Amino acid sequence: MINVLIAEDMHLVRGAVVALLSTEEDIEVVGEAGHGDEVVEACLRHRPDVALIDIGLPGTDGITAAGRLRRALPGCRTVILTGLATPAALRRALDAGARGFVVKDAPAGQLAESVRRVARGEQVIDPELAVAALSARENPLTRRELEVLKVAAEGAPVEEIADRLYLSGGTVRNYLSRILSKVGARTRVEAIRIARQDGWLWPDDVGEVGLIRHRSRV
Amino acid sequence: MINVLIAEDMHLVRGAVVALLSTEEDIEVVGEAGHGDEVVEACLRHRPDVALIDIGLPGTDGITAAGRLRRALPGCRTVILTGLATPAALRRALDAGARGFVVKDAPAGQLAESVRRVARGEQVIDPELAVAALSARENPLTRRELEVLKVAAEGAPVEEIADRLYLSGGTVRNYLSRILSKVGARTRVEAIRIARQDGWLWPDDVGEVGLIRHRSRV
DNA sequence: CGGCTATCAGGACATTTATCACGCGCAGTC
DNA sequence: GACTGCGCGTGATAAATGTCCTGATAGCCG
Repeated sequence: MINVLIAEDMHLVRGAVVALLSTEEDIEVVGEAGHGDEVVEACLRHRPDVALIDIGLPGTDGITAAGRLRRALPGCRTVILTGLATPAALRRALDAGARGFVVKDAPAGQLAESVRRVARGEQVIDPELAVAALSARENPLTRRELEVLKVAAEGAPVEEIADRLYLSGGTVRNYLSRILSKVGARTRVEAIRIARQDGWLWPDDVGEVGLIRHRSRV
Repeated sequence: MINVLIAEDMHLVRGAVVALLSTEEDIEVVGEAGHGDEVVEACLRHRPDVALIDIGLPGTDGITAAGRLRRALPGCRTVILTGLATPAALRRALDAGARGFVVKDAPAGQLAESVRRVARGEQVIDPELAVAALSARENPLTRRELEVLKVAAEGAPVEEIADRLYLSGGTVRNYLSRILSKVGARTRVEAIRIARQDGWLWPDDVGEVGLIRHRSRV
């Protein structure tokens, strides 16, 4: 029997995935988490063989959570679940020690099979994505450039970016100029679009404000 | 027995939702669709009582598909499923004739209940979302302004926007200026962010072109 | 050590954006 | 018929943005 923990923020999807895996004889869902910060704690409590972690968890994102889980509970293998599969995300997932990377667009039956294989110690990666990851260009941006772009992506004008990152306006302009030429964009918004599309820019806090996030506070 | 058709592009989620609903005694999943263009056809073939349609289908988006379905098969009731719930999306869904609007973040058990209620002829709307929709500000942008913003969101500079929409550069600049003041943004990227966040600018055709609206003149 | 890159900064300059004023035509609507 | 909102346009002006160049420090690697 393989014990599985599922970390996915959208209740409906989580419940559905639980229902899906519950139809398998050899898999049992022993725990759930709906927030990135709960993952490690939940795994320590339920001791699953495999943790299925959505990449877009609120709070600590799924990949960061996977990294922490690996350090806290090395025996627990993790599979990253993602809706939008970019080579950059795959790379980050593998770097964080994930053993599996499953795209939500994969055939439903594949999930259980992936869980089994990861539980057996194998590594499971969507072959198409693996190929794409090889031919994809690396993120050409430095850490600092990414920080600048991230703030710019929130809509801040140069001076505000400078203030928030403790830089001078000139420096920010230089960074932005370099970013544009590196990613091959003609415009700031194009640069942001490209970076997002290629998975370089983490929607860390992009939609953060998001009006309606159902949660039991109130 | 309630016959349900599920339209959701991500196979894994679709399979999971099927599994979830299959555990209900009185509900049977009679058909599936993974693309917006297949929805009407699939419903004509399987004649479900309720169609569960994801908002973000590829091809024809879920809401448009719901509208077409309503015209093609008025007896079939539709429930819109969405991950990110904005008042604007709710409004569009209701305008398209949807009878239910379920957020993927809702408790898993609620889906079956929503399906039952819609099948019974009731209308099902997340109460929190309904409240939010009342207090949310209307989209202040005109259709044309939205078109301009949509092209701008792809990263095109003013002149390209003008070319693609058959406008003069000056007009585009005026539009963008008005857009900024209407949405209360300091920057073009901020305006885009706000519009996306409030659901006014949906990624209809994010990568696609979809331009050309001929005017009577020219 | 010398070469390389990342980070940071300032200045000069061209271009693009954003704002504002003003105009015209058309479709509703009161 | 006057009023209003929308679409579309021009032109002027100010501000922000993007480019290019120079220069500094610090760390890493062969």
